[in-house]
Amino acid sequence: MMDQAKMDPRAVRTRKLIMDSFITLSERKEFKDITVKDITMEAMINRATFYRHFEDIYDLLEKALSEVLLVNLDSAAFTERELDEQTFFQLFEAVTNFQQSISHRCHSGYEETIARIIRDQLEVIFFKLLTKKNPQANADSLHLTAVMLSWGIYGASVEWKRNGGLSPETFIKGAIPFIRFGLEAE
Amino acid sequence: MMDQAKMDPRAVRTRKLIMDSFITLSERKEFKDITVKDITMEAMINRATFYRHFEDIYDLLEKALSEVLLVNLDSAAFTERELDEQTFFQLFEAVTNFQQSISHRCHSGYEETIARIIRDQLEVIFFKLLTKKNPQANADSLHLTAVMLSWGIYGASVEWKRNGGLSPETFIKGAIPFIRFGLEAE
DNA sequence: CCAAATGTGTTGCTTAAGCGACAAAATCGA
DNA sequence: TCGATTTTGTCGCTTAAGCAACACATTTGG
Repeated sequence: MMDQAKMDPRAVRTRKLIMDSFITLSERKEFKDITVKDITMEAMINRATFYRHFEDIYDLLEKALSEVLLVNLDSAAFTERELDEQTFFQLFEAVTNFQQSISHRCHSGYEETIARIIRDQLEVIFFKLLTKKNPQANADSLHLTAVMLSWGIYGASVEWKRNGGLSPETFIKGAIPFIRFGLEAE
Repeated sequence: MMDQAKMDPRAVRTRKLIMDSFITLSERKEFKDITVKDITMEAMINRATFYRHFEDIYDLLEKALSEVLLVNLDSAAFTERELDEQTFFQLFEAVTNFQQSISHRCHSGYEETIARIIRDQLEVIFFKLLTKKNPQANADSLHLTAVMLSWGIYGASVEWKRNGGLSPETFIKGAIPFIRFGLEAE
């Protein structure tokens, strides 16, 4: 991201303080019990400052989780790749890793928010890869494809969580040929 | 210290950033090679901000070392005690610990600064303890006594560094009776 | 049930920190 | 040695963060 490029260093610092404090707190107690005051006290910043950076705690939840997911997904690295079998493997693995990492902290009741975050990030990546693969194709149809792929991958991760045992690799392996066949055909 | 009481939290934060960065840097390179820029970059603050907190790097050296020494001396704890044998032991040990801890980082050429810092801190502690022991005594003479004791303890630590082997306890043990005898006599 | 306590989001004003530019000093390298 | 960097310390101006107070929900526990 060129997010923090040309951002005021104070803002960068404060934002990080808030994010980190939130992550720390969410290891101790679950989301619904965390107040803005808790966060600002942990971060040792003023409560008013919190609202300069985030709409409210839900906004923070969203952005904090996005950031964590972003690290797992390492979007930049993925968009350098091709839309091949390897990439599917690793995207799926990144998602399951992420789900694992936040399943410790208790965000019960916010599954839908989390799901949307995951899908949003996946969608961006898929769209970039699709555009690279089919530069001349219609953007809207690529977008729609990306949306469907992101929902698909996410759905697979839900299914994976339900079936305890399998490793992410072996689990997703079954579906990949089908997906790719569809992709190749287009 | 009531230092950071009623201080602006931003200033507290920034001050700590600078101090920590300086400590970090002084583990990597020696004092004379550390520039203000190095510190402010490490601390990710603006160079101008440095000068809001410190006169110059020498001022920082002084205050940073004072702080480190303060932790070793734990002034508050010592001033709760009596001016007895135990206290002399432990003050001497604190000083030698401090000398050890900064001997890794290379502050060559600043021994005199460091020495003064140590003596200043010792002097404050001795003065408090002396005042507690002799509440009715003349303040000036207590001050002078504190000065002499602080120089004495520091001198002893220099001597101790020269003679490699002995433990601080056994080393100082020889002198304590004499010091105490003088104190008791007064 | 309702009062007291706690949490939310916003505001106007104050202040610490960021920025760029500057002259002057120190350091370096050829 | 001398010119070129680099470092130092300072300046005026801009902006992010602190603060206290506010009205308005929400808990909470007696």
